[in-house]
Amino acid sequence: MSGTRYAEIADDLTQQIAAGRFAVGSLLPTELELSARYGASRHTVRSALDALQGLGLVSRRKKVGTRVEAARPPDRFRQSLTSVEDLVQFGEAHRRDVQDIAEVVADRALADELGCEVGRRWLRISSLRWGDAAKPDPVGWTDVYVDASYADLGEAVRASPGVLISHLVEERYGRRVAEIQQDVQAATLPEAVARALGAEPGAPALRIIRRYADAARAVFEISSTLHPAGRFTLSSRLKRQAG
Amino acid sequence: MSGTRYAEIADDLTQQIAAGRFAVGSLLPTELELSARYGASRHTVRSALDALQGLGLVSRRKKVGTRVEAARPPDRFRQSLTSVEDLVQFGEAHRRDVQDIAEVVADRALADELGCEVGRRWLRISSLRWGDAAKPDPVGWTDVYVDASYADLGEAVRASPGVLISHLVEERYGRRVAEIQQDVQAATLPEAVARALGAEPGAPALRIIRRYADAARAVFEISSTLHPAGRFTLSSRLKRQAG
DNA sequence: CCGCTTATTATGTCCGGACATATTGACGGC
DNA sequence: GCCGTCAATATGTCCGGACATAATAAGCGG
Repeated sequence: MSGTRYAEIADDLTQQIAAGRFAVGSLLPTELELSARYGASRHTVRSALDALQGLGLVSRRKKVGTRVEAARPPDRFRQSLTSVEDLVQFGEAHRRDVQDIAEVVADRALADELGCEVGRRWLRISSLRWGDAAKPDPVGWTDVYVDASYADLGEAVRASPGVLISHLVEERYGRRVAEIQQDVQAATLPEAVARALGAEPGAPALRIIRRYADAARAVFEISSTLHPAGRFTLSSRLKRQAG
Repeated sequence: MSGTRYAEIADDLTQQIAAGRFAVGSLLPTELELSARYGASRHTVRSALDALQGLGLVSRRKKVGTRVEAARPPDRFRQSLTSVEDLVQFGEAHRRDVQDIAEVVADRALADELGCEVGRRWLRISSLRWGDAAKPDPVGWTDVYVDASYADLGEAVRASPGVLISHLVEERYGRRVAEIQQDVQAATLPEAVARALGAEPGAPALRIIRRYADAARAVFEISSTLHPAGRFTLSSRLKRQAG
């Protein structure tokens, strides 16, 4: 049970919505009504509704009121498209061909890209990823960054081209992936990567950054993958959560 | 730029932090000092700091103060999409600015892009999408294709810039989204789109194709969005599904 | 100098008020 | 019945005040 009034009100409303007390698509009582009902100031009610809005449960418009948009908070566990297990299958289907293993220190640009502190030390493992054997060109280039103290990981990675690096980290260092934050952006291919991929320097590419975190939310691996345009599609399926 | 005091203060602080006026790791002036400095109430200053905290620029602790954690926001238009409901909020946050409404017949190229039959008739609604009003450039360009028989949808779309088109389709024609198939690829900006976006023709872009299907899996809407590099990040979170 | 206690400080919670803004509904006129 | 105008309504912005809480700094004693 939360200690603040607004969190208690938010929890109560969340439970009532989940229980169907307020149907999806319907309006909640107004702020003033909730204020009277809970014996709290309008300010406190607004803080509670801010929280519900942040959870995606409600939307709010002037004069209209606060509308229920979902019966439950988005269930992050329910991404039907891409999950950790999907990534395992991707790893098995796209063979890794290690090109370089080096210890690097994050300068400003790398820190920006990875979302880490300048000066952070990483072991970087650079690989080509191959897709269909019938295709002459690799599907992408991946730089994986793990803690510099995992210095002996390199040989294991070379020896297991079909196994996710995070899986190897788990086996050797006991860090288990609980969650991966994935960011997708448009980018261009740097010259060295383009050359390795048989593509033009500066050509358009999909950049996928993935941060691998354990159950304590500590990030222990970051990967940055570039797929040249035309060689890869990231597919996913979004489902409606409430009836 | 922005119409509200707290957004102006937040923008000003964001710029000062980015300019190095407050170093990463250092403390901002206290809420009371900022209140005096900007001639605003502490409440308004707190709203501004809430926004900075939401951007990941600052952290705040009692007695300690407000500490700068990053010099620049992560890509501002980071979008977390795991469900249809997330798309609803995206639609509300990114105003649509309709540029063109036309009836089109899919030639080979369009059929390939949309995954439909050559010759299929569509009503195409072309729009700019805007993010933060403080930014001079739109975040992306969207072409939405709906059945050509929905000819009167156009005016409703123009009149409701914050509402998803699929929601308008549901209201008017009773087709309800059950699932969205999303494909993400690297692409380049065609000349006309680049011009409208204030970008270079041929510049790298993220292309997101979404197919909106009802409960019977019938696709009733397809959208194709282009986001120029540097203006948008598509985020998602992958969870482990099994124990 | 070090450790402990207490006062001070900066953010967090919560109250209340007033006005602005967007939207809907009611009403009147044609 | 339809359209236009205006009033009412519900959220959004912003002011101010008071007290709570967490954390640091200051002061004192050994």
